[in-house]
Amino acid sequence: MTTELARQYDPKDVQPRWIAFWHEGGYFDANPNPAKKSHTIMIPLPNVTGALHMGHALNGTLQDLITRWRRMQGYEALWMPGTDHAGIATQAVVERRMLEEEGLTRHDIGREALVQRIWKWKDEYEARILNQLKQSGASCDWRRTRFTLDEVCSRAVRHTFFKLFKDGLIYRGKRLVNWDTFLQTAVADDEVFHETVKGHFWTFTYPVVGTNETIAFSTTRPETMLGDTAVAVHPQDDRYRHLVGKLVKIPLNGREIPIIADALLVDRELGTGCVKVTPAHDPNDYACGQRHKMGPINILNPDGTLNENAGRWQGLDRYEARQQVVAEMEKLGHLVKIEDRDIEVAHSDRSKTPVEPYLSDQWFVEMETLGENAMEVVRSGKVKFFPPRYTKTYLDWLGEKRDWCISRQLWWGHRIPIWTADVSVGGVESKQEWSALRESTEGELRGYLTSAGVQSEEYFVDFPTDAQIRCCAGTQNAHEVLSQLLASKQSIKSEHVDPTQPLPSRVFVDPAVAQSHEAATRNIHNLRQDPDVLDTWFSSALWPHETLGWPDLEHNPPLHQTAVHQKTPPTQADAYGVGTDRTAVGLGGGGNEVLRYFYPSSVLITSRDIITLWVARMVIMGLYNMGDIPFRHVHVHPKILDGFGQTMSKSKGNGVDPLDLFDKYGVDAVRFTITSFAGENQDVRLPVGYECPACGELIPQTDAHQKAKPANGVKPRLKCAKCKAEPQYSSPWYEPDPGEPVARVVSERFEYGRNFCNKLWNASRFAIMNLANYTPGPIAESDLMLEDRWILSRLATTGRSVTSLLGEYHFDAATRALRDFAWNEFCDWYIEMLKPRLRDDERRPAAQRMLVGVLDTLLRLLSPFTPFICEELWQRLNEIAPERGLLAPQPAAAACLIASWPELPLEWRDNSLEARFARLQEMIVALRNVRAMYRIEDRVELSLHVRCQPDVASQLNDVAGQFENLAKTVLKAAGVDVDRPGTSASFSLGDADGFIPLEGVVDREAELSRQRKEADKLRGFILGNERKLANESFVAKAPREVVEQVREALHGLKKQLISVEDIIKALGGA
RNA sequence: GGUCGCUUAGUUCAGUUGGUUAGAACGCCACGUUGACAUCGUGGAGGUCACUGGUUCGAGUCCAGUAGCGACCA
Repeated sequence: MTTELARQYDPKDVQPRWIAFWHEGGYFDANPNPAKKSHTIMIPLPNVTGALHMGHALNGTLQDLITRWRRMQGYEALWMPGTDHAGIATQAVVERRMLEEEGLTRHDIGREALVQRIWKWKDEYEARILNQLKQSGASCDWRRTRFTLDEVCSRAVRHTFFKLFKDGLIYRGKRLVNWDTFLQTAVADDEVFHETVKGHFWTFTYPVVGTNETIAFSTTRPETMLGDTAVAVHPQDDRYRHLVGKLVKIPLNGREIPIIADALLVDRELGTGCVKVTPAHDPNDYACGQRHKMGPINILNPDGTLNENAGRWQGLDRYEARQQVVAEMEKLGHLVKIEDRDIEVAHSDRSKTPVEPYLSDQWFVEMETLGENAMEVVRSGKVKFFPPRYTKTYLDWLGEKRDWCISRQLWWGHRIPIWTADVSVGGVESKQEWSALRESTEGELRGYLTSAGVQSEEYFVDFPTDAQIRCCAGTQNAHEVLSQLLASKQSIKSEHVDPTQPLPSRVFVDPAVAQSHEAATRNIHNLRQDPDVLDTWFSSALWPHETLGWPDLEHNPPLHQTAVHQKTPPTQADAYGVGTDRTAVGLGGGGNEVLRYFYPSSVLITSRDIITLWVARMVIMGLYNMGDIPFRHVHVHPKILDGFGQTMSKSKGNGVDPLDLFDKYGVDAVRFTITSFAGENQDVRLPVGYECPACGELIPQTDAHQKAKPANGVKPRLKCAKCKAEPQYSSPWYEPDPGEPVARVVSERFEYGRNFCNKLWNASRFAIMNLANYTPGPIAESDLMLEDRWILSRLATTGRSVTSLLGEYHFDAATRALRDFAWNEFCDWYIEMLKPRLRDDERRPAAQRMLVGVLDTLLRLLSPFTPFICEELWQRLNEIAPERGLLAPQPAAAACLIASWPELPLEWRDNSLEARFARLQEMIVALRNVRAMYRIEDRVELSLHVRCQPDVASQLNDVAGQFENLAKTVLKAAGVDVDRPGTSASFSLGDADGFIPLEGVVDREAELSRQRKEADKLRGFILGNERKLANESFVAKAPREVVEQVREALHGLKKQLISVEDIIKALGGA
């Protein structure tokens, strides 16, 4: 006998129990299983930079929903969890904190120490993130959790880089970066802020070679004239058309450069309509240089002084040089004018100094073929976007085929596995000599690596220049041997190297190495590993296959051994040797079944801002490494904004913490609510408020709250309208005082989900209270009452529609369908109609079986949405009704999350029965309406007389009891001959007129006005339809069935109007 | 600058292939608490579907333009 349920649903009581139960049961684990189809979702790996926010909560909820749904449908459903190292963001956050708290920069502590600190940060946040996910009920296979810098992922990254390098798809090239001359590092675009500074706008002229003409242009950075490679005019500009193709001379250094026509760079309305082009020092000019095949001239040193290309200004700081250059141009008579101007200057967020566009060497992946392949699989529909409009974003971006810059000047990330050394020795001059030197160098390096146990397939050697040899390591083994070579060289550097010795003998004379490998290293010196790391997206691009163990095709990926209790023994994880790369050998028997079984994944669920950065790159790398797409579907869900349409963030103070919401409303409530947001729309507004710490009242957040800063040492406060408390609140602008109660940010919207859960809880509570002495058994056709057939019809419709809506990722509609069914149909009508039967000994058994059967199905349908409450209720039902079902009982599944997804018979659907039921509902509503209108208390019983056709009358008599039950009304008479009793309230439906005798209660005037209003409404409808039919074009051109529909509607409306007019007459109205 | 979207009730959003005078939730108003649920029930009020044109027998829905907002890419 089960205990009675609490009067209210208490999520905090329920959640921890089922989290533990699911984990211990191993229900989230997925293993290759030939008897089932696989379903795979790869989590869009959250950054370890910070904790999860609302966007993650929505993203995770949808993935969990789909995973749980597919699991119930019988798929072997894998949801792969993991986190991303997020290079720049994580390093920046750790560096910033270190600077704030200890006053240290990364240069103070060095590379190793910084990386150590970041690992510590990562461990902390990874644990926090995974815990947040677990709290949300995420049914990930936690044994498979990956991190982009772990051994498995690192190996995939190395292997991929190596493969691309060997295939000639990776090259070294120049690229303009934001250069911080103070810290001497490149900074990412998002680490740059713009500030307006007072500057000048200089106009100069250049003389046109071979003419008396000059051409005028303006600039804010005159020193860059030293790096000009052209001046550009608009091709349609008549002022300059005759000059295009001629040369101008830069007066400062006498260099002659061409006048070119470029419609993209030049705005002829602006200034003189002519611009100088400095490809090395301006992004637009750089693009122009590329278009016109001009090599850039770099005039800057990394520290912001001018280099040898600046001629006599070499060595000057750029600002000093600027003044001198202007003075020189003025002296030469080429300065036209100087204007004062406010200029937007990009500053580095890190040093607060102006950044310079700076040309630097970077690694690129060539996108021509890779991009084309990735476009093709989307064009052909192998990969599909939901909603489809995002296809265009993807194709447009890939269509640009811009090469992918994959190097980053950071310390946190996958180090680029390239070693370079110089091979130059004095006196080598001829091509033949270089070639011979290269050959012997290569031979020696190969010999060294071979003797150290590195196979030739594990590395790749090439010569970027005559004087350099480069080696790309494809395996951990090659990586280690090269590192040792590097280390051995360094360790003996000071002791054994004599810089006066000729080069060949200067290197690698460590006795230990020298003995066996002296020859091998003779020609190689200044060996260094590339200092840069790879773009974070390079490793996340491999996520869908690296997490499954690629490139190891012989062993399943290793599992974490932390899982408490496993359903099935771990696969061959233990045989996996960390640090040993295995080359792809093709998918054969045995081998990496996990990869073979779960790849490609089924759907990627993500947000739109990374369609280009991430989605496109996963397709590229999946095709390149696996020869197959990484996922079949891409679902792009909306983004959550605050009440003012702004993206939520901690720095704006409008971010809502999912854990706060879980705490306040319960996990299921939050899940259900955010799921109801997720349709095909691209944004959802979520107005937020502060929760008064004193009374719990919600204080809506205003713009002023978001922006309020402490003034005169006084921190801003809220004012609670209810309890008059004035609490401090969560804000980016101040830290609340210690001990002060703080108003946290929440959102009232989530009451939607909370109320729903409570409703479901109480409906189940009612059911369980009424299941005493329940006996399982088939429900006979003859036992099915109108309401039973109706609820089965509605249930079948709802279930099928939820299934198809989920298949199209219409989560909002699916949520609505379930809520409407559960609340408006199951609770409001079905349970109410069942109550008399549950009190009746004879009719109770069938009613109980129906009730528990419908509830069982409903719980299964809701389980992916609100897993905790469903599991709790399922287990309660298992105690009292372990065998149940529609229409024949079966043993219930041991847990709701693995119960089968309902596939409901089409035959249950019955439109004509639903129509009959709707008429009953209308009558009940009309009766309640009359009762409300005349303020008649429930305990006063009403009588009802219905004038209608005999078939309707007979149907009404069949359900007469429900008038009593639902409207406290006795059906006194029904039939064609029913007359309107004396003083009565009335209503008129399509095929029935109802009269309710109200002796002494009826207010004639009120009733008249009510009926007149009804008549007016009907006349409006009638007029609209008559107009349509009077329109010859409509009758002639509209489809026949539409015209027929209108005729029928008109007929019905007219009949109804006649009834109403009769009533009005009877009341003495005109 | 280019691309994609959005604009419907006080608020947040639905609205399938164009077809009665447009729906839901929350909020609001009135009434209601001895048995599933006040996180509730019953009833009600509330909209010139951003604007201007066009296509059509018929437009919230299709097309063009305008305004405002958002995102991504430059």
